[in-house]
Amino acid sequence: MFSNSTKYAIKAVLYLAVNSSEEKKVVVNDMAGLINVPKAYIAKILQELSKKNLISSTRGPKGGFYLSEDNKKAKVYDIVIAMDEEQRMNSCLLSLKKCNIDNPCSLHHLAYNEKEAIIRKLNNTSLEELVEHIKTGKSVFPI
Amino acid sequence: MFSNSTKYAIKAVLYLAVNSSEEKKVVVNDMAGLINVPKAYIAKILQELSKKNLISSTRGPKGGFYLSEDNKKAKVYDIVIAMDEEQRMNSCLLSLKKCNIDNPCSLHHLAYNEKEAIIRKLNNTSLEELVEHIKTGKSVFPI
DNA sequence: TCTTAAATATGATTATTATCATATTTTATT
DNA sequence: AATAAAATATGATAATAATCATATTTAAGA
Repeated sequence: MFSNSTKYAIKAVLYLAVNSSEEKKVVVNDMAGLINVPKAYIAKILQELSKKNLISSTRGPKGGFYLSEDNKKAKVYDIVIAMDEEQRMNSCLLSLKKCNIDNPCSLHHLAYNEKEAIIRKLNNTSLEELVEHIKTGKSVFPI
Repeated sequence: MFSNSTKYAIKAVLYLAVNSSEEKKVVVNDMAGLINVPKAYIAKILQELSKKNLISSTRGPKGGFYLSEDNKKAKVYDIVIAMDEEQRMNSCLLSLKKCNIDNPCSLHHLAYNEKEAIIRKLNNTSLEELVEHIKTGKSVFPI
């Protein structure tokens, strides 16, 4: 459903959400191993997220990546969109240009409501909330 | 959600379901234009589907592709699986090896039920039924 | 101010997916 | 039997996604 880049981005951001703060930055060299993603690859993704202000960073010694309080309020869907998955998530299962309830493709009624529901939930759930779930044992940090 | 190959396969099979029979075969040269998929590409996909007995064919003059009555009873999900999308459909959103309700990844509860519902419907809907929907105007043939 | 540890920018390589091309085999028709 | 029209088998090319590598910039601390 998601590309590797998007999965890695979500994992990385979640890792930061759980383990970082402005006082406790995380260095890409450490993170790669901890979330089990190739170092050079995750580095590139982190830079992308940073440029889009979804994560925070400072350079130089004692630098690293972290989530500001503001960053933690972002929704999961913000990360998905940042990684350019809007099309994949939102488009018709059979790539009909204008697929909607008035002009539904043959698979529309098999998936539309469910896909909408997923998007709605991704868009209603903040990183903070996911952290809460992890901390209370309702879900597991994905390695 | 689906790869291009899978989308094309579904479109092609649907086209045959609506427009072909053992007495009325369709030739790849015609079909390509009719469903708006590159000829050489759809040819390859049809051969794949044929080898897996999801569509029928005969060679030589007056030959072509068609769906037997049996072929028409296949489920949409059979086509999806034939195109090797099992992984993409069934795997965890974050690629957790063992993601389930007892060990749920952080996005599990945001998508699991919906994804299951889609798979269930794809697996409960036959090509015949989709044809019926098209013929009664409940859905539109996807070009 | 020099050194060093970090992110950033940029681009190269590899793998996968999508697309194209063509020689071979089968079969109906003449 | 010969011809021609179809699928089949196979492989080549192109585009995109995934992965790797490295030079540059920034900032802390000696």
